[in-house]
Amino acid sequence: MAYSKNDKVLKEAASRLKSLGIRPLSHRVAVYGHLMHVNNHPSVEEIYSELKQSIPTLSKTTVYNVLDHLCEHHAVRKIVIEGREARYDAMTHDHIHFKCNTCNLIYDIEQPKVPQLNLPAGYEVTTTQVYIEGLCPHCAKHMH
Amino acid sequence: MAYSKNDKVLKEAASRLKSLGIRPLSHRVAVYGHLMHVNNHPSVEEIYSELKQSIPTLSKTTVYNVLDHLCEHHAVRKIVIEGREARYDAMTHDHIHFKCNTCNLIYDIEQPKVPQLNLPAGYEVTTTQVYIEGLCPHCAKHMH
DNA sequence: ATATTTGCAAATAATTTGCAGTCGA
DNA sequence: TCGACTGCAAATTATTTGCAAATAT
Repeated sequence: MAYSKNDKVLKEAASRLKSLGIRPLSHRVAVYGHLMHVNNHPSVEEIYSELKQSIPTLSKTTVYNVLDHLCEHHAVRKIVIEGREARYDAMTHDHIHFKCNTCNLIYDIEQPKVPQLNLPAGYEVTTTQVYIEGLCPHCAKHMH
Repeated sequence: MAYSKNDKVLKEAASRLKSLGIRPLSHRVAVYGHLMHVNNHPSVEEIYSELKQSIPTLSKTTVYNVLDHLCEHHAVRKIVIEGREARYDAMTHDHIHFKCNTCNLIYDIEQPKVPQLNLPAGYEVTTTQVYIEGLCPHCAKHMH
């Protein structure tokens, strides 16, 4: 999971950051590239200990700083549905989050799409998040 | 906001707890009654300092214990969309949460209803939460 | 040159835990 | 009586802050 400097992922990450108007500093590129690359929803701790291996000087404060910055500029999304620690998601597109109450994994659901809801007059919607809890197919199967 | 022992709210709370199979101990009734009564989404701290006035022996640990218990038995819902502190909601019915990014208030939206989503085969849904961010009518008006 | 970013250590804040005493059936 | 509940104090955990050094343009 350690990337070489020339990794495609990092180049792609840098270029996306640029197009979002975010200066592609090395730590930002590393964090953002990591989020783009993994499919789970890592916590600060997970991001930190993963990247620490390839960037030994990295501090956790910097991970917090970078994530805050990326959040403010809408490059990543913070999801804090439950539990104590925030999780982060490279916001490539809207999708539903599903948490299995048995295995505790969080799944990304691409279909159906996050619905467009008609709020009462006057409300202006920026983002819509849908969070579903239940039983995932794998755990449901094991119930029998 | 301090209730007398014979308050309707407390009787109603006790009876709802019973029907949910939860023993209506006094602290539970107090916390649950409070959540049913207020329309905002109080944090542990807010619940604690509010109830402390009428129940001077109350400890914050107990508020945590009671809320955990009520959550497990689906009498209340924990919402931790962002920020560090969890907020709690008496789960009388499903509704959408809307957070205004300007005034930071969280609104309950009753209409439209939380949609029923058809997940891929095998997923079993227990609860669906919808969280929308944007601009509330009041703040939108002040933008001009 | 100047504003931004980094990273350590310390501070803060929310929550959890250990445990002894109390309460309810 | 027995298991569930309470509440204090201490521990833990995630996050924030202060500040000095390093970096980017």
